[in-house]
Amino acid sequence: MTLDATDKKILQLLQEDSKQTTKALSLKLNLSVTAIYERIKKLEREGIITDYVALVDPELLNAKLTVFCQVSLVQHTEDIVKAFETDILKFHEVVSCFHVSGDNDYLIKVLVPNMKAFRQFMVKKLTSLKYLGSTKSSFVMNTVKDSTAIPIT
Amino acid sequence: MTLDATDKKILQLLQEDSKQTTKALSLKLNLSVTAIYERIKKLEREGIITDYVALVDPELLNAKLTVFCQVSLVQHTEDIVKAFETDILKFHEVVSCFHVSGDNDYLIKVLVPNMKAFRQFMVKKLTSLKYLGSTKSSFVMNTVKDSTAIPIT
DNA sequence: ATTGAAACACCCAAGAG
DNA sequence: CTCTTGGGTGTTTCAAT
Repeated sequence: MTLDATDKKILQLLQEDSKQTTKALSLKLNLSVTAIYERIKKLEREGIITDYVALVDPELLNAKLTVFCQVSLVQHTEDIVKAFETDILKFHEVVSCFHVSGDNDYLIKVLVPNMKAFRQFMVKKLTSLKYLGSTKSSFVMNTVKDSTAIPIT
Repeated sequence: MTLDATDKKILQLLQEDSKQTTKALSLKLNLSVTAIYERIKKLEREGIITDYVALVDPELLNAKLTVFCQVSLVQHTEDIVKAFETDILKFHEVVSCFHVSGDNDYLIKVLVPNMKAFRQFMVKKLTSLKYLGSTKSSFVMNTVKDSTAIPIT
C-alpha cells in the first residue's frame, strides 16, 4: 500500500492524539469528515494502525524504577532461544524484550516499584532460568524521551 | 490519589484498547456508563492517564531497522549533559533516550528505514556531536515483546 | 453511583467530481 | 476511485437524584 501526504499526516496526528475527532482532523487537513473516516478505516484494515491505547504515568502507578537488562544465554540453540522467548513473556515486569546483535543476546526493559521488587525479579524470576548466562543491568536515572510515535518518512 | 480495584481494571483495559466504549467497560465491570465515565475523567484529571495514541506497525512504515545505541559522553558536566539532552531531541530517528547508570551514559533507541539511513544518522548526526565519547550499537533482530502498558501493582 | 436526556461523533448510503 | 453531503445510530457528557 502506498501512502500519500494526507495519510502520513493522519498517522502523525493520530500517533500524537487518537482521541481527536474525525471532524477535528477534517479541519486540519481540509477534507470532509467522511474522507478522513474512510482513510482511517483503510489504515486500520491494512494493519498500518495496529492499536489504540491509553498511556499512563509510570511514576503515579508505582512503576518508579526502570531497568534495562542485557541478557546472555548459555547457548544459542533454537531450543534455548525458544524457551527464553516463551518464559520471558510470563514476567509481567518485563514490558519489552528484543533479540539483539552484539555482546549480549537480549535487551529487556523492566518496570518495578522499587529496588526490592527488582531484586525479587532478578533472584526469583530472571536468573532462575536455567539456561541464563550473564545479565548486566542499567538503571534509568532520567527519561529524556520515550515516544510511541514512529517517525514517518 | 488512591486507586481501587475498579480504577486499576479500567486502566488495564484502556492500556490494551482505548477505543472500547464506556458502555463496553460498564458491562465488563458491572457499573453504569456514567460511573465509568466519571472514573476515567478523574484518571485523566489526576494525570494518571496522560495520552491516547494510535500505535502503528513500524515495518509497514519503512522503519525496518531498530537499533539501540549505548552512548558515552566525553565528560559528565552539567553543561554537556544538558547539551546532549537538548540536541538528541532534534533527531527524529531517536524515539527514546534514557540517562542510565553503568558503563555508558545514555541508551537510545533509533528507528530507521535501512542500514544506509542508520549510517547517515551515525555519521551526520550522532557522532557529529562534539562532546560525544563512544557509542556501541546493538541491532534488533527480533522483537519478542514491546508493550506500552505499564504493569499495575 | 444511577437514570434520563441533550449534544455530539461515528458510520453508512447515495451521489458528484 | 476518492471526494462530499446528509441522516440514522450509538456514544459521550451533564444535570438531577
